[in-house]
Amino acid sequence: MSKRFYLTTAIAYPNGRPHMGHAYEAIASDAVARFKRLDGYDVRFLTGTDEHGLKIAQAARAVGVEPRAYVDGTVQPFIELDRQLGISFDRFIRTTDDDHKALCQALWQRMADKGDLYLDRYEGWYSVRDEAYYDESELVAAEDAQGLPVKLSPQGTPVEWTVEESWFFKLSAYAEPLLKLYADQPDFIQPSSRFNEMRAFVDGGLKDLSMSRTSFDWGVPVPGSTGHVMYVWVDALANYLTGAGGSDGEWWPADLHIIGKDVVRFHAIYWPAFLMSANLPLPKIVFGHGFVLNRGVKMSKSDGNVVDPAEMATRFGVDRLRWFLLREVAFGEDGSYSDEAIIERTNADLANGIGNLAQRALSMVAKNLGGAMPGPGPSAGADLLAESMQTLTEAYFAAMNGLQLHRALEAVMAMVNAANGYFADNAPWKLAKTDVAAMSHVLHATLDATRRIVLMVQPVMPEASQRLLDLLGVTADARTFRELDVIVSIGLQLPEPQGVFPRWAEPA
RNA sequence: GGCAGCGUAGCUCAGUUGGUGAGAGCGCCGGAUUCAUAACCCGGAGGUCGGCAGUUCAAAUCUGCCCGCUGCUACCA
Repeated sequence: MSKRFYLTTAIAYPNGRPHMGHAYEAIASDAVARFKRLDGYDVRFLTGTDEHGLKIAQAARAVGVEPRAYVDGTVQPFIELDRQLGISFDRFIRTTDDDHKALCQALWQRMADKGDLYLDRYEGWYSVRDEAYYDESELVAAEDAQGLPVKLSPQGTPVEWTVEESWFFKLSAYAEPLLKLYADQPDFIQPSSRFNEMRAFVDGGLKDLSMSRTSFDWGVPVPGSTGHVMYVWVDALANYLTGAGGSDGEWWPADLHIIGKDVVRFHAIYWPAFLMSANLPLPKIVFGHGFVLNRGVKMSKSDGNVVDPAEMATRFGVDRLRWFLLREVAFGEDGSYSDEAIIERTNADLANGIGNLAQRALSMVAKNLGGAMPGPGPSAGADLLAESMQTLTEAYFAAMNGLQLHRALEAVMAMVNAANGYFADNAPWKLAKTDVAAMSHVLHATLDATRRIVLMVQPVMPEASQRLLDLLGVTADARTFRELDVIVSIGLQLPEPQGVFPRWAEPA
């Protein structure tokens, strides 16, 4: 029985082009997926798009096409971005997929069978122009032509108190079970700051949830209830089940849902409540990551600071971008990016750090040993280096398993520093003139440390890692974490060394 | 308004249950070196640990108040 790991990203809403937030979430999730695969897990990695809902319908109507045709077009840039970024998803799910529709209806039926769904009236402030309900708190006060106070939607459109028939879910009945879940499983919601917020929210009592709409039809039809389509979040959250192979799918429950901090409530409250209602197992962990901001400022089209992640990846390179986002931003916290920050960070870590370490040792092997991989032997500080590598490797695994991605990379950089220090202390370039055997021992130890470092960096920089491992003589079948202690064959002819991480020089 | 959290070197941040002289990375300065991608290695510069007042033999670490910031939530309307 092999170890299994099922993780998901949130599904993106394709009513525009993908932005940096999508890239960030995809990259972080991909790093986790790749880490688990290298660690011997059988991994299922799901990502995709959330294609139903009013906004999509409106956007489609605005350009005069059917919703399905509209999303068939807008989904493409999301898939292309994932491909460009090297996202190793096993399935790109679209909520318009046939199996998903069937799954949603089956899930709905299970909740109905449980007696948790009932028909009632939904009342609220409705904007005809927006075709949307707004919460009281979202309304803004204004004055009409006569100077009388009126309420407007956040978009400034008129709203009126409206009553509509709707299916409701007995969310209120799940406050206690949810609190028990939180108490029993404190790491269900991460980071912990989000956990506290959700517990406080549930602690304050839960209202039943409107689960269907009759004002538009771009959604999954409610079984046996003509005119009703499911509330988009039912449809959206259920994608995780569809991607698992269905309600009884072999991959359910999910081990990890990676989502943005803005949708934590849906995943930490509604979703487990739905699943409890349907008598299905709950996901293990919901992780709400932060936002990456352009120079610390939220992107907006009006400010003209919207950055196209595809363009960014093309300019800097996928691996450089991936490294920056996962190393610089504390996973779970908000972060900031800029050209300067990306260049500085990657020059320091990749060019000066990992790349230079590999290059300085490899070039000595090429020049002094004819490119033949040297074998181990005694050298000053070798034990200390080995000890550091061991300790830091443990720190790396602990951090990765704890979703502290930035901490894991911090540990990796500490390994680079340790290896560079060891190398400098032993000055193999001097030994080359006095004691070639001693020199080769130093080169072996350095290259082996580099090999370990690159193995651990694979989840973050899959492409560059492969090239580096090629240069280090690590065969394709010796690149998982099980081979962490397997040294390269002594005497193996290494390829001509070449820089993998060139230093970024800003064009004048 | 309530709840929670934050405010530590130029920048990003670590700092278990209060106790050796307050730390890391980046940036900066100096030294050393030349294998390497002007990279690496060593050393240094030093910040009232947001402010004030307390508790204590002793507080960045506890208490109260104040200032600033963030998240969640509520309400006035």
